[in-house]
Amino acid sequence: MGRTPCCDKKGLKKGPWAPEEDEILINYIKKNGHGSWRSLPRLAGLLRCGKSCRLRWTNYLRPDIKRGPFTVEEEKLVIQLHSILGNRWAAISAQLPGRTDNEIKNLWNTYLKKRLVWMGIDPETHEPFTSCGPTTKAPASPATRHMAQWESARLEAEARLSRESLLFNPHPHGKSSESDYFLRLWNSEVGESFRKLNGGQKAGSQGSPVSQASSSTKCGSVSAATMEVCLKLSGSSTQTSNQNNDTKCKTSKSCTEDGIAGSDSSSCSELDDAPDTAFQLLLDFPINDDMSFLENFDNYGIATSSAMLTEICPL
DNA sequence: AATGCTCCCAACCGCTTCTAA
DNA sequence: CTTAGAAGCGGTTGGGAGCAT
Repeated sequence: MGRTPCCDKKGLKKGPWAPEEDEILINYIKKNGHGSWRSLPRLAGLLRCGKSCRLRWTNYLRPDIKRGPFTVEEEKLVIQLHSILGNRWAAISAQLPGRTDNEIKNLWNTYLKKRLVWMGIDPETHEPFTSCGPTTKAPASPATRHMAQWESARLEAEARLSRESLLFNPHPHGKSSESDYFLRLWNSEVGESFRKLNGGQKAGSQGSPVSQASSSTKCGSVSAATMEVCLKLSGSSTQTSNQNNDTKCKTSKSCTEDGIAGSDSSSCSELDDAPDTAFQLLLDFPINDDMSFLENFDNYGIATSSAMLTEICPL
């Protein structure tokens, strides 16, 4: 099989794209679609490899890309999704319309990760650092036990929904991300009906994408409850009642207004008083074994969820 | 003004996954 | 079933901008 020598050809340009190149690429794709990326540069008259063209298009030139700083809501969502999906940036970006995986990856590596560390939370596990070090974990935390519950529920859901799953369009390239699939499934009417079907059961045993993640890559500690809240949020444009919600906060340098501290920001003294536990609550909501609190959120109303999220995570 | 340092982000690299023959 | 080609993905890097000294 081996790697194809896509960019090894001599005479192909590398490095930053010139505006003229962008224009050529945009015009070509507008006219013809990208078709085969490999043949695109030749057909469009670009001295680039197909891979480079694809990257440039998907990460920068695509018209539906939302430029500009991430909102607080988006940042929250990234953190939540990362706790579930790990470094699966494509799956995460699928939940943030207009954001690319590269952008989210950069945000995580340059800002969010540091912020979590700063708050005493291990960005890998999304659990608080312990005195024994960041990697020390309790052998069987409540969260872990919940994961097992979710996993069994997921298997049940998979069997139940296997037929309905065909309703979803396969991934363009057939490379359907499993997690993405579950996220979509969970957000769909199918997921809705599944939740209703299991309404009589303990909320904690409902199928959730979180369990899928646990089975695939890493076992995040985020609860299904918070996942649910965030997924609902992601599906709406509901604004939370954060006082400075409009404040765009991308880099640590611009985060002083709403009290979000950055890695190199020493001016966020307000956050010194901010309860880290509140943030932790967001990341690991069901601390006890009983998830019956979920039942309080009939239909998981957006307003309720937003209020709840704001309350537990006043970022 | 010059220099060094840090941060950000666009782009690249190489591996994995999927499809079609 | 096997294999080659193509695309997607995540990790990493390098250069530029901004800030501090």
